[in-house]
Amino acid sequence: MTVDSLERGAWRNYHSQDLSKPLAAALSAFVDQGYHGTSIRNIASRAGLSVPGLYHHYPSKHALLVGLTNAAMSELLTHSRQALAEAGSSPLDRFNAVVESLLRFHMFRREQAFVASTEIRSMEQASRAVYIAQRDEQQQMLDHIVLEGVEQGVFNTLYPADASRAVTTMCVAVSSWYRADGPLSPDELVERYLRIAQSVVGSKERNA
Amino acid sequence: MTVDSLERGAWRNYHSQDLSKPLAAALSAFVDQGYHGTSIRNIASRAGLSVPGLYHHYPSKHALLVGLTNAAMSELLTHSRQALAEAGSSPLDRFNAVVESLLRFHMFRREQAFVASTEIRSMEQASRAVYIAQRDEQQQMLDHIVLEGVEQGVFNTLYPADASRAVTTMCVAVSSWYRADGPLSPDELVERYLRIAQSVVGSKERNA
Amino acid sequence: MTVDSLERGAWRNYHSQDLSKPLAAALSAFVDQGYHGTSIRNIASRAGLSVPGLYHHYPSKHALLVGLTNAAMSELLTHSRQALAEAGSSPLDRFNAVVESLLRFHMFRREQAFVASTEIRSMEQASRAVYIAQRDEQQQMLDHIVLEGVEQGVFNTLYPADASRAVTTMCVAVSSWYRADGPLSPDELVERYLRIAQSVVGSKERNA
Amino acid sequence: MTVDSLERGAWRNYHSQDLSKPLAAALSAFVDQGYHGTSIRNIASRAGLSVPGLYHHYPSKHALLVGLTNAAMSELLTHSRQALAEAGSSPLDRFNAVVESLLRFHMFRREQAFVASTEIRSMEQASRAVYIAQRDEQQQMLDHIVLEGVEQGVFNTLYPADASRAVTTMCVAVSSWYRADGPLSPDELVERYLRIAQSVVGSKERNA
DNA sequence: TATGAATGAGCCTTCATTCAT
DNA sequence: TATGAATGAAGGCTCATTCAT
Repeated sequence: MTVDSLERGAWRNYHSQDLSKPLAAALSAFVDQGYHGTSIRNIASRAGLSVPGLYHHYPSKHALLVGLTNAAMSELLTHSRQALAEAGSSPLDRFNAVVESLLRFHMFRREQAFVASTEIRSMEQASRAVYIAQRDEQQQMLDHIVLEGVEQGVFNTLYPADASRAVTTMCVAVSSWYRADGPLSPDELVERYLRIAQSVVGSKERNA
Repeated sequence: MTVDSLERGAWRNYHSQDLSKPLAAALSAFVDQGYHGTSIRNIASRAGLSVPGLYHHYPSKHALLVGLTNAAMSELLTHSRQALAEAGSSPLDRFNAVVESLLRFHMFRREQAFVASTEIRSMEQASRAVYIAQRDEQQQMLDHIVLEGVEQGVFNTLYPADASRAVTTMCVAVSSWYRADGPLSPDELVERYLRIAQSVVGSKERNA
Repeated sequence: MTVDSLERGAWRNYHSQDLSKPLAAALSAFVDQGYHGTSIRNIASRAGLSVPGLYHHYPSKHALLVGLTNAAMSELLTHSRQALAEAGSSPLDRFNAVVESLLRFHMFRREQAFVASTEIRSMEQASRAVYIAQRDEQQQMLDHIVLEGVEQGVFNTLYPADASRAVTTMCVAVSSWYRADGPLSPDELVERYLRIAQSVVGSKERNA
Repeated sequence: MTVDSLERGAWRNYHSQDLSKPLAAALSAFVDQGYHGTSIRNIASRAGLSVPGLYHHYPSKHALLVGLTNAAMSELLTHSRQALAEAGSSPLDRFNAVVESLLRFHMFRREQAFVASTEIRSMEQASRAVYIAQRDEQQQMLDHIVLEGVEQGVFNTLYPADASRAVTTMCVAVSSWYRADGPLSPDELVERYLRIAQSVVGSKERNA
């Protein structure tokens, strides 16, 4: 899981779900019915377990939600940090790296991303705080780069914070409509959205 | 409620909530806890009613959700149509009108907008279909204008549909972070986001 | 309603229901769904009244049940007493009179008879006592005649009480299967069942 | 449960109730208060269970009613078929066998019989259909025998179907008044009612 | 581990009834 | 009389969770 152990460009790949059976079951249930709309029995049945069998692995329904969102946010941050580490030093390169990372995460982990953002309110204080901190770290990563770009004169926008947030929300929203079996391949989507994101921050150059 | 009866620019105004007590109670409860996380007892208590008292006005919890989302979407569409009706004939004017309408709705009706988009999955087939149809109509309103702009050469983007969706999702996301008591006045936000939206579709001119 | 006011043979006739709207509504509802299975709202709606409108006429759901059973039992006893008063003095004539009265009541007032016998347990102590007393009076009317017949040697049975009860239950059961639009006219049914009843008590003569 | 496995005359015995705790609780509650007058909480408490404990065994209140009536009707039919199988070939022997079986069932299973016949209207279509089919089979068993007897000249009645139904209803009614601790032993009641039943069908011979 | 059985608390909804208008 | 609005209590049922086996 550490950054160094990964080969170059690995942050672009999301191997096909390594979730445990209970987590995978909870994920699909939460997507379909929401946290409060899902019963522990439903999760157990999706996981092919008895109810006490499920409790053997996770101590509560809440723990499943936390497990899910933690795994998702760690993955996002790990990938984003690696993308940044491997990017060139110019603000545009760094901007592209983070935006692409955001986009790929919300395409390949759309369900986790959706559940995490939808069910923050269902999380207990402590876990919610952790989640929000991670989300903010991700946002600030982009904020800094945009500011940098504006200072260096390669980006041009009067309101860098607003532009940065607009870019983020656009990327996050991808998880609400993107389908792997739809007309757009991941690479195509990345190309189109990078262009759009660059225009939002008023990038002088426009290439991915 | 008809378009003609409203004075010029009325679509910019959202009078302070005219929701019935039960609807207002349901709204705040759903925002805080989600549809499935909210009990009918909680709604009744927020509304200052007994449980059967609440049922006297609305036949079910689901009816409250439907009442809420229907009211919201009707309001959005009414305002958007009026904005369009009063706008100039140029694609930019029309684009600005619809985007501003979207923004104001998601600032002034942020809770309804949030609940509607979050709880689609909690709605029964029939009501969900109605909601989705209204949402699609709103999206297509913008799609057509962007296409028009590109054809007339006043917008410049290779992927008009993607750009249009990116703009919409940006505006919709406003409901997830905007606060009336925050640093940005509605007019300021409109100005900034119009600029951003125009850059997304590659508008040659850039004034609101 | 007094016996004397009726013309000869009037006990054979049951004029078409003189129930008040609320009572008629309660009757059909109780037949369909039982007392506890019927809501006061359902009765009001069948009666074409609002709920408080219904309460204006009857103070409670229970009062409707009592009104129904009282009316039924009074009618049965009145008719049976008149039948007896008009009958000849021989045990067979008297037996025939009471049995025919029972049969006609359970054909023409089958719903009331059904509800009364089905919902005794749903009645409060006091009303139940009244009902049971009336039912017992009716049973004893027949018991005495059968005993009399046995003593006079015109009936022949070792167990007069059992025979009498068997006859009564047979007649009562008519209310559970007889249909006015079925293949048997009231007169036909009376003829057939009188024959059967006479055989149960071992009557020497066998004519109606 | 198969006919062959039982020793001769076993159809006369009804071992003391083998109902599960929930079923026994439901039975006594339905007898006392009727189906709709009985709450699931009341059944649970009679069964010495918590409400969810009860639901662990039966999925609904309705399932308890169905379980009860199915068990009763199966028992009745099994016993009646065996009685018939062991009876002599003469119509009178066969008539006596079925009537005695009916009588014993309605004495020893009076509560089930009572609930089944009282709560047909509380059963859902499907279960009701099953019940009615079983009830009809039992009735037809007797109808055929009576017809046979009339054809062979050992019974004498102008209306065999009416006589058969009268006999059945008499026997069924036993469940509404018979008490195990009353003055009549089962054998005595059987003897008396067989005599009565035979007189209803005009049997020439009169011994059990 | 896995399971059958259990439960206190709570769910949405409906009950019979009342009362101001 | 009739109605709209209201309510305490109770309805059937399901919840997350536990525990003996």
